[in-house]
Amino acid sequence: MAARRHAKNAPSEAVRPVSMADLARELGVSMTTISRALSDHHSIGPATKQAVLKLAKKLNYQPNHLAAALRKGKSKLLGVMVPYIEGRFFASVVHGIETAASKAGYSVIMCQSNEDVVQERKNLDNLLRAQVAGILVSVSRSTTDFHHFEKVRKHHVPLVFFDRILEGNDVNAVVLNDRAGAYQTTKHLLAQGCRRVAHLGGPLHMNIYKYRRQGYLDALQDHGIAPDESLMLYSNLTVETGREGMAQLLDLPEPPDAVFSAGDSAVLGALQLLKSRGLRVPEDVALAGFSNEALTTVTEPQLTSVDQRCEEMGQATFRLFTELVEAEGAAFSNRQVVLQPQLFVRASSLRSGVDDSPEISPQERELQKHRVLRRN
Amino acid sequence: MAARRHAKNAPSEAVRPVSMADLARELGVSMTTISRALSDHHSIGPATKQAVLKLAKKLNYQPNHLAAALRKGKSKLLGVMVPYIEGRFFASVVHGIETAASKAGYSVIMCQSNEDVVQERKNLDNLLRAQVAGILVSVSRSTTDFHHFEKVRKHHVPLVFFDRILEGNDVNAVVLNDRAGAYQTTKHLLAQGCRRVAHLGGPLHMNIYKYRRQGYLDALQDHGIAPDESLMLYSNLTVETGREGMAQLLDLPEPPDAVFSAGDSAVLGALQLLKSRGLRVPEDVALAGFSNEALTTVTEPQLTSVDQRCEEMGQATFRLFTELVEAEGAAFSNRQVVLQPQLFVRASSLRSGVDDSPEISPQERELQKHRVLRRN
DNA sequence: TAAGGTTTCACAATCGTTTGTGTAAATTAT
DNA sequence: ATAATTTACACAAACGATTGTGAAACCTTA
Repeated sequence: MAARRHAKNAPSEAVRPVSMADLARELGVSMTTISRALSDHHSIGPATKQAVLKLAKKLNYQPNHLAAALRKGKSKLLGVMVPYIEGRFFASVVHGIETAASKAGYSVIMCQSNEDVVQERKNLDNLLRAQVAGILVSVSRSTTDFHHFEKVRKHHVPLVFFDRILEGNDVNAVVLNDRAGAYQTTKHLLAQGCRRVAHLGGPLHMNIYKYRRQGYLDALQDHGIAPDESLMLYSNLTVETGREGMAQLLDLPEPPDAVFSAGDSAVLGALQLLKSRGLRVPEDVALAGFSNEALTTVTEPQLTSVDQRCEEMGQATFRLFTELVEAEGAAFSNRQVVLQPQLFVRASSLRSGVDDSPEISPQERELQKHRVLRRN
Repeated sequence: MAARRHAKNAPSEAVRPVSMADLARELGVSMTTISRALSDHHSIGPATKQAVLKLAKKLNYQPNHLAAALRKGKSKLLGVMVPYIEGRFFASVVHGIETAASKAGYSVIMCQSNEDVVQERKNLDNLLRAQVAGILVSVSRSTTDFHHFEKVRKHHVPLVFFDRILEGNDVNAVVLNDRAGAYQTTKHLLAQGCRRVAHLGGPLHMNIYKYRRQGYLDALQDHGIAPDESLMLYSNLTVETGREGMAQLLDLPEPPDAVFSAGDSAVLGALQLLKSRGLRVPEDVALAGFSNEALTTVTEPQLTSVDQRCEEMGQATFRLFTELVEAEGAAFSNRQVVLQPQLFVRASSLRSGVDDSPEISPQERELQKHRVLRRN
């Protein structure tokens, strides 16, 4: 008769889950054999393996990841920190990361900084204490220095930034080519016949907004148009600030005939204000945003916007992490993966009725998608 | 001189993080003292405690959660599974959960079932293997039986369902009063003078859609209106099926003068189709949806919808989990927390210009919010 | 048949904590 | 002053897995 795990007279005793020791006892072999059989080690005979597997299934054995991680010094936990999970962009990126991670046997621990650098620090400590195998992070809006990330490096935990990164430091990162997206969008507005293109920008200490502004400026310059400071407004790009910004622009002696916003919420605000003043979009003012949020296809007219390739960013971020893990010793070489954005031209910027956005061949896109730049 | 952790001739050797053993050695005390000092145990003198704390800070000691969890048999990991993370509802609920969990010292492992019961099973196993302290889950659309959740119960891991639950089983759950939300909305449409109110419903094997339909039927009955099967269409409530459903309804001999959709995407589709046919909203057909997605405030006219109190649901779900943990032995008593939805009346259903939606006092809302039903 | 190789498995240490028990010394009570 | 209690700490055994080392048993080859 098989040995029982519990005395019959103590049925209500807290049951411990079945462990390798239980399997070993039942089968009359050592724990070594169990462990190696389960991990398909070559030194275990096929008959023994079968027996172990069968018993494991029968007793519904679940390996304890914690114990394994403790012993091996490597867990299958992956830390992911975003400013916030709500909103299409980060949710999609996290979706991409989680899907890829799950396939590779990792569990993701998700946390939010709520755009607060203090919370960011706390989360980082927590993740380290949880012995994560790596940390994937998009920094908060209030993060301006790198100091707390040094600790991660000190603990030799692979660290990958995505989208919002700290520049000027040697970091691994996956970013969007924000400059190219902005450049293409601005060029599109100009090609539609607009001559005074305004820009609603975000906080310039963040890489993404800096480069979106730069792309805007570059496009103007390529068309021989001098930048006009009065056409460039900076805010946190909410619907409200979009309205205010648009109002301010309309009050200019020479109001713009197009607006390129670094975010979709702001461009929605601009649209609302234009309508409330009885102006037509795109005839009077053409609009274009950034992020390709769901709302862009719901407004009237629908909004032109730049897609940030959220899912790809998630996948690429996880892939970069695995590369770091595999690289092992040389793990901390610093790489950047640059994803190419895609402009979606919609009615809010289509004056001529002709979509002038440049076609990109699928092959070229595939090439661009995972372009890797190496520093050092 | 202080003892060194590494031989000087092996500087490139992989550094292990500092452990309690290191602190003990450095201070010349036992690990017991270190452990108890760090957890503020009464049997450790204040002077010793200070010394330990100081050294810990100095050496940047990070406790190893895995080891502690292994020893204690209880981790500070919380498993959260949703059908998908994208979209306002689940993202907000997860936000609420994560925020509350983080405050209580838990880390959340997030995973997605992608509406697939097979993936759901896999995720469940993974979470168990990760030794989570509890599992919070909203079941996938394709889940129709309870079997794989039995395993969780067998492992004595607290299990809480939210929003989408399996009924007829003894489970802990946090749900929205979908019936009340639907009832209130339908009643509102009737109060606006509508007489033929159609319903776009979801899969009826899911509790949420079943109750939304029930609320719709109850409101009709209370107004002495006999339900008309030809006015009730069921689908997965996408924009596309919303359009198709609306088209089908308009082709009826007696088309409806209002539509209550169990989801916002479908009502958007309906709106698009009505516009394309030159019909006016709400004059010709009034519209109301469910979920209070962001898009509802962007369309023209804005869409009336039922808010699901996502954040509160997240908080309540976590709170129910902690209650189960504290209840310990009697942990598996089955509770249900029912949250009260809130109807947001917008232009798509306002015919009279008068918002007839019932006012709820803040006090009453507070009361309703955390009403707890006990079974058994 | 002896030397060498391969297959199959057990021993025991180890990862970093926690905690029941034991025991001095210091404090208080009788 | 002795007994009883409290304070402050150490010993050592867990938790559940992994893995280097060693050693039988079996097979191969000369």
